Amino acid sequence: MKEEDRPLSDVYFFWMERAMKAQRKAKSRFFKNLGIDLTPDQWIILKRLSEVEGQSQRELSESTSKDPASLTRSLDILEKGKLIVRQVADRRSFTVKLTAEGKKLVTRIIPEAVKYREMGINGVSENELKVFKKVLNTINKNFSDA
Amino acid sequence: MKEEDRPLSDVYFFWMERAMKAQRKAKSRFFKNLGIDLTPDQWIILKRLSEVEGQSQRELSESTSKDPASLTRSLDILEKGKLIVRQVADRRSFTVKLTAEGKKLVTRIIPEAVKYREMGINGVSENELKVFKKVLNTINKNFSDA
DNA sequence: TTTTTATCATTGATGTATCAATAATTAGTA
DNA sequence: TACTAATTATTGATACATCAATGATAAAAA
Repeated sequence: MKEEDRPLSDVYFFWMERAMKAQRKAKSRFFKNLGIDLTPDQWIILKRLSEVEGQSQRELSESTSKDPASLTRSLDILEKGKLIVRQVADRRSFTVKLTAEGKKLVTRIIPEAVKYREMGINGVSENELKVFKKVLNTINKNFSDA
Repeated sequence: MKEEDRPLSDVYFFWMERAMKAQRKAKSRFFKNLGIDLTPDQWIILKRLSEVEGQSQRELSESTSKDPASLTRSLDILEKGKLIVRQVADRRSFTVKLTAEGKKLVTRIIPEAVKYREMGINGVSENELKVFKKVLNTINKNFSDA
């Protein structure tokens, strides 16, 4: 890779930005069409909670790549919607769990989410996906160390 | 690709999400370290304006993949900072241009941005980058058509 | 055990994303 | 030409991202 200036349209950041936006937008519509009042970010949180029950907010923040501040606000919304609960762990931290209602919702969404995910990578080969993952991980590491 | 549920950590959305966040965070710090009061999103706009002088907000919105509403607000900030100007085109649209100060800033940033961009893909081969781009474009198209 | 340090969650401030609605104006049609 | 339809930019509402600062508490060190 030679170092030179490139137009926006030639820069990998921008390809990522564009794909992410298309993805998020489609996912929003997708939930709306299902009649589910949930944002893509809220879904990430619920999904993670369904994988590991009972995490502290800090753990949840790390495993979802969400800032603690953001997470606090999203959890407020989900708690108001009775999809999650915060249980006191020690006197400065909480354990977050799905409610029965939250679990039911996740169960309902998962098969749809799977179809949706497949749709996104339609036309991408197994090997390309592998390279894709590798590059994303490299980028992530390069910038995390920075 | 078989259709099955996967943990968050195994899903390509999430890899993208994580890499994007690391990238944006690093870029923020990068501007801060240079003593430049600019967000990554504002930089995208300035960069694009430096490539094509005099675009309507609609054109700029498309070429930067930014929602018109978002763009309006970002331009307000950039205009207040005297980095861009809005010139009346017809009676409902504007032509957006960099000011002299804006141009100077872009010129100053570009070489740094190039280095920074290279840093992000350090360790990624030319071919991997090509696959990366292809996959991102596929994802983008799959979701845009949705 | 007392003091210092680190951690956890929250809040405030600012910027961006998205959707919906609006005002003004231009373009297309009857 | 008069009318309808489409376009442009804006604003409002809600949610998320990020940084900085805070209060409370737990953990580590003296």
